Amino acid sequence: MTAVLVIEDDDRIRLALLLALEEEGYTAHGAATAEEGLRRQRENPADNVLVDLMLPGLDGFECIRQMRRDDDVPIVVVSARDDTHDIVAALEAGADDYLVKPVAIKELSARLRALRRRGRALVAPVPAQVFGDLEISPDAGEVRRAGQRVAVTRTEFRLLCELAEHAGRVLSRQQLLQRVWGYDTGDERLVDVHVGRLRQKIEADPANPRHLVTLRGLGYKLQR
Amino acid sequence: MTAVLVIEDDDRIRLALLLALEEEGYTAHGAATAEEGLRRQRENPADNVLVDLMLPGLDGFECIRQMRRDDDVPIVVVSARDDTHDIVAALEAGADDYLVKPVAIKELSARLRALRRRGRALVAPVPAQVFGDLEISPDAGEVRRAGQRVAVTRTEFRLLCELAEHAGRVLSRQQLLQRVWGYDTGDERLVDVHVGRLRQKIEADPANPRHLVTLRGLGYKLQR
DNA sequence: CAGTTTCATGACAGTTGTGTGACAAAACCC
DNA sequence: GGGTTTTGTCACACAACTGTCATGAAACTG
Repeated sequence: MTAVLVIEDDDRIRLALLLALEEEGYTAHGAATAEEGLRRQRENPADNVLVDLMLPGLDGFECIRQMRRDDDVPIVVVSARDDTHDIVAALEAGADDYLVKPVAIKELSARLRALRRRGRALVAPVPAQVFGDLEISPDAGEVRRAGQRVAVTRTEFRLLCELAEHAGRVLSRQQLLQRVWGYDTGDERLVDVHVGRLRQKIEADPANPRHLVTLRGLGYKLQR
Repeated sequence: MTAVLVIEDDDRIRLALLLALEEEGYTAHGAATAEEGLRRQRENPADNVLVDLMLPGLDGFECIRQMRRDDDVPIVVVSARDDTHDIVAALEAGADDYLVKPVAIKELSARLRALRRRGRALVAPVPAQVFGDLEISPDAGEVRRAGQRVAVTRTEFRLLCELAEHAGRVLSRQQLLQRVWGYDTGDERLVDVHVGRLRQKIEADPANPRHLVTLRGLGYKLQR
């Protein structure tokens, strides 16, 4: 069952969307403010999020940015404004699609389906991975070395998870920038720096890494 | 550099899109028919595909379906018709987004970026190739001889992969220069040097190579 | 068998790739 | 709002790699 969270302050529109979505076979929940939406999504993550741009308090753009910080859920903007500037800004903020009200429920449903189809390839359920004395639990957000909990930052964690998900496989700096940072383009040295910092934390001897190894000219990989 | 393929039969619109995309920093190519588009994408895959729905011959829907059979590239429909039924059908066929003409180039660019951010799955894993006691796994960026890991440089690795990909067939120095170095012209001796270095690493007796053999006057080949 | 072409290899200098510490801006947390 | 953590940029140093060249060996050719 696919769960959708609708963040929209107008009660009538929110209820109409919720009803229509349930009609289409989704489980739908609503939130009237960005803050409530963020909290709900943190506590009980939905598979898709619909968000209005005009919200009281925290606006839609900010809501998207904050949610994107630690959630990769597909976000669709549903706004009354059909304005290129808004569309671009929303997508820049991290939204995946932008629909103009009033929305045809069939179209919305088809777009949600398209987003999930594309998203699925990425999301590989990884319960917990073990690399020798290194242990990574993506769900718990924890990294352990020799049973001891290691504090890593969010970026380091995402980088590590990305490498772990494709364990044994080389990932180029470009691929990592794309998948961890979402950059299309950017300074590849950024990856080096974060790999370096990660090594300080997870390798017994950071100068001679056993797990997070460099393949000169190719990229990095995580091995057992 | 991000490459975009535009499949659109109207010359004026196609050219306008191509120009606008290049202005935005993309490399853009055009195709006037679905058939030409499919061929181009097969031979020289772009990172994004834009397709019109009204095409002579094979229509856009069919074009999308066929492309989806063996390509996961993000596909965006650019159509004159703003009709829920068309939108749903296009997304069902495998498109990832649907824009109504006339499109704002900034919006198009932002949507392409959002699609790429969502990311493509890594290409399917390539199984390791085995040549007797020699083992090459492109994914892991590793070469093994008799189970033992051998350190090879990037150029050597590419050269080896290229030879492995056409195992048993002779590749001329020109072909290797072209495929490994991307040189159209250059000193063929360069290949000799790298083949020599590679032999030192992967052959039990480098003076009498068993796998990476010379075919005098023709080139080199990799055999089992 | 002498001459010619083709190939292997060692040395070397210039280039490139990577690790790292310092630093400033941004985000975060009371 | 002030202090702390995290993030991204930069510059430098060092190690690894690349391409060129010279030399000699090996394989063809007539």
